[in-house]
Amino acid sequence: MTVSHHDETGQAAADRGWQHAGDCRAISEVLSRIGDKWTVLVVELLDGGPMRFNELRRRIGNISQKMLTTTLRNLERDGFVTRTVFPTIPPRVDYELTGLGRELRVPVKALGHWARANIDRIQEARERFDGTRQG
Amino acid sequence: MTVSHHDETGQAAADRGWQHAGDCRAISEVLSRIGDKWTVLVVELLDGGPMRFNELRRRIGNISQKMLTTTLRNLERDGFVTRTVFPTIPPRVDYELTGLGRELRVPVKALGHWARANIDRIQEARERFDGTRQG
DNA sequence: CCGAATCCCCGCGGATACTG
DNA sequence: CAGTATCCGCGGGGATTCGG
Repeated sequence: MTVSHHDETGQAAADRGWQHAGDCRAISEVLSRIGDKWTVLVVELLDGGPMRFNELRRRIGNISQKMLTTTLRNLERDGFVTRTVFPTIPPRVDYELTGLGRELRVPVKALGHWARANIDRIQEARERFDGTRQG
Repeated sequence: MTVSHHDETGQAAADRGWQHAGDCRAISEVLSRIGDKWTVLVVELLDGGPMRFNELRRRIGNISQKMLTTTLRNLERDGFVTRTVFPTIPPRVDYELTGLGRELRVPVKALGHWARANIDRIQEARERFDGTRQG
């Protein structure tokens, strides 16, 4: 985890309605965990059912083996996917979403829906900003 | 935006229930936008009402001026906060959440709540993983 | 087929110094 | 007080090579 903010005193906390330090930490942690380049995409793909390594790779299309391996290891470590090895030749490895992984999709997709619903407003704000700044 | 995945053909899309490419893009975009180190923390702080630059700085405690400026500029550009300059001496600048900014907090906090509710399960999974891997 | 190991680039974010 | 400019380290992530 990268984000580390001060352990504040009860005094400082009382200063101005600031109870939710824990909320911020929780938000930052999950964000720093799934906010990387590939995690969400992999999770959404695995929602369709178990999938092999190279199938995932093909469907994503432009991911390196290294990053797919890393992404899957982290997801496995956190209990979001399971990794099943079939000791055949050539080997076969299936990845599948766990219950926890499927539950994670709910708030993540909610964020996505909000984004789709509001992308226009954001885009307008950007054009206003870029226009008035050096137009 | 960093994430750019393949423009897939309708054929590939039909292959296996894969309609939500747009969802993935939206999710990735918002995640890459607010998934940085400080954005969410600043937004949560501003929820308490308008705040001056150095007050934000103090309350966060360990952020550099550069990153606070950058974070606020990006938030302003996307229409999440307003920047109000009082041409006094010394100068005074207030930052305040817009309606859009306040709406953003809803799905973000939902994600945070999910994280708080499930951090134990994640922690257990991590210990299992780390334990069985080189215990 | 699945991955580990290595090398390398680049952008985020911190430290510091300077302006209006 | 608020902000810009510059320098720099670190880690994410890509390309390539090698192993089981």
